[in-house]
Amino acid sequence: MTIDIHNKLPVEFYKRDIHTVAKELLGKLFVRKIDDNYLIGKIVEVEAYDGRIDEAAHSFKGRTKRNETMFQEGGRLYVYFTYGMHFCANVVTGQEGIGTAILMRAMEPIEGIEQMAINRYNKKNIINKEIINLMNGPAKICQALSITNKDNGTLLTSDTIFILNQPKLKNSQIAISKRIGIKKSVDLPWRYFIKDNIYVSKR
DNA sequence: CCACGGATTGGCT
DNA sequence: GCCAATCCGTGGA
Repeated sequence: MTIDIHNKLPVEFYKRDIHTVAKELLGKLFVRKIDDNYLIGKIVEVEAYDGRIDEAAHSFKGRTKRNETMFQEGGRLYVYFTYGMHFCANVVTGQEGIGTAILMRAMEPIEGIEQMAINRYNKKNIINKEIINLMNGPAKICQALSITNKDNGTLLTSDTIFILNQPKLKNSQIAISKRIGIKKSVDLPWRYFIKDNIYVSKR
């Protein structure tokens, strides 16, 4: 695949309302460049976290060292560590000081599948079931794409991590549900995913 | 200072 | 469906 740098989403894309950005992220291509290799996944499932009104958001209780990136201006990657072993990656949205970010929950592998397989299973030849299992969960994405706390705060307009624009999906292609795996603000319908996409984490 | 739980995952029943 | 793995920030004593 050839990467068209002019297709990279500009920082203005991220500085808008979190739910607008969340829905528009679906179908976009997330690019992770390591050395000269590209790992690319199509974003198929996301969740919005808004610390102003959302108790489940890391930013709900205000700025700390851990959630600092979430309060920065839209257009950065917020990476956090959880359960003693997993990283999860978010797209920060809105203006400086707000505390809104979008958790990327699942991607469809597009490019660099062999390297993703090595990162996830320590082998490069994998079967269909294992391809589906590469990035159908937030921590799986980070393992497949080698994203760690070192990448926290990276600008999404950088040379190594960015998102390529793609045609906007129709509303009829987008499903909405409650978020997964949280204990607070459980009823907010802030999970967005592509209907009938087999790479979504849970139906 | 210690106990607890987390925006998860994978293995086992 | 249940639960251990495994680190670290948070909250109570």
